[in-house]
Amino acid sequence: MEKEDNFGDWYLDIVEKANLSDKRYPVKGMNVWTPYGWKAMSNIDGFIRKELDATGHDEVCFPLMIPETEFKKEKEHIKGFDSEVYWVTHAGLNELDVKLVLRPTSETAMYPMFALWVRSHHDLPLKVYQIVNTFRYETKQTRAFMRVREIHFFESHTCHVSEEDAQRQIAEDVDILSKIARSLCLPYFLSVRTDWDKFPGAYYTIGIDTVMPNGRTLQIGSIHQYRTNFSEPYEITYEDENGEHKHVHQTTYGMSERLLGAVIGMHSDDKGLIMPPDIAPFQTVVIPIVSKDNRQQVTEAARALAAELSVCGIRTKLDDRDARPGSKYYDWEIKGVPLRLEIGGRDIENGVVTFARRDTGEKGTISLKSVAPGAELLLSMISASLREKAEMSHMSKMEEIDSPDRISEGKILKFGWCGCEECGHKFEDTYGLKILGTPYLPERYEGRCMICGKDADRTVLAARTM
RNA sequence: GGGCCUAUGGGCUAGCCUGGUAUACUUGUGGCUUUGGGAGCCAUUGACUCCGGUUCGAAUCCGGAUAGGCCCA
Repeated sequence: MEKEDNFGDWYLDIVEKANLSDKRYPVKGMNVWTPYGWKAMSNIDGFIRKELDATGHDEVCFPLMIPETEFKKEKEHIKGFDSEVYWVTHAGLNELDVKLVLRPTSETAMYPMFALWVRSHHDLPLKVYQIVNTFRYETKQTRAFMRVREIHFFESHTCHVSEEDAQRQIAEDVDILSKIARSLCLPYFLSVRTDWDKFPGAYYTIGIDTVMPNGRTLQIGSIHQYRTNFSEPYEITYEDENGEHKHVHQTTYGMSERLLGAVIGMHSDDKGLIMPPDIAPFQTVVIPIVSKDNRQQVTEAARALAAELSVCGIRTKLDDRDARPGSKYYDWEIKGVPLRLEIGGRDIENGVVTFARRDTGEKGTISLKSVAPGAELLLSMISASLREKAEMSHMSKMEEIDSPDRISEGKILKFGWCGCEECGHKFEDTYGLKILGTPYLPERYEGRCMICGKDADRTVLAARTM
């Protein structure tokens, strides 16, 4: 299966061959995380935890089920999610008086509790997050990690004394994103979603999108400014220094297993996955090359090598199966292990190990004496090279245009827009592209709306989406 | 929401029209041999989605259920 020709089929093919997820579970859109896939996801979660803990967020875990009465408190929110939630209507043989919804996201689970937790300005800011599964009844075609009905999801929720403080939180979120994306070697861009496309209940939404090699964008996360839209119906108030009671200002930040889908789609090739070293379940695989005469010597050397790498903090797999080396090479190439180390009689004689890079195929040797630093260096070179390659692919897909005649397939387009909803819908319907929003960092623009020709003071981004 | 299609070992698949012993490859298991890019030989486990109907006899024909896929709104 070839990535260039048929991205969709290629993606499904390598996800299956690398055994990241088992889609044979008999509920559509609910796949089983296999050990290998779950390790990769857990490593991504690890980066999220690290960055959030470092910025003063506390991890929590709220119940999965939300009573209908709480779920329906914020009107826009319920309108946005009504058609895609799962309901629990029975418990045992009894019909429930108050139906329960499986969280599609946790605002309505958390905010009644926030109302109890927050009393004084001393309690603010409140910054919590959780990494849990959420449920959305997707009607479009499902696809492992990219569109599923049970979603492995990260969400942070914050409460602040003022809109300014909430804005500072959003700036912090953007900064956290840049660090996580660096580990994943994943380029992205931010746009402020249009009013008709923002999160139900939000004051505004920042979409985080990345571009797949087929030129379609994939939303990998979002950041929302709620102002007091939720704190009003949920009555989350605090008493300020002057004894006045005020509503808190809130933000949320969410990302999901799509991060893994994006990483796979971005870096992998026709031979299989290429895991960025930071999230690879195994960063190196050690393959002993034994022969009849030196079996014991080589096996011991391989074991010692793997142990040394592990001690030095490199996630290492020793593949000592009784199989031919070539077949092991193919196996680990499919699974995307970034660095392969071979050790055989020849290497031992020369005091080296032979390495092969998964990303470039380059082969060489490292001295056995400094094998851990040597492997570290190669891993960081692999990260840098993946990052650079992805960045270039990303850049090459950005295009600024001034007329619909210039629309080309597989590009992220930027053009002048008057800002009205009518023009937005007209554009989407005519060209089958989605308006992603205005660039997050405001740009000075003086020109005309590409759709209606009126004066425009902003640009907008549009693309085909996955 | 409307329509179309599919369901056979772990995976992929032949057989279905024209009813009678279910095919190949792959994987798995055991053994011998082998190991610097998918080794070979021998032995072996393993399947007709479910319920009902027609029939002497159903993977095959008919009806329904379930699950999955595709197209249109």
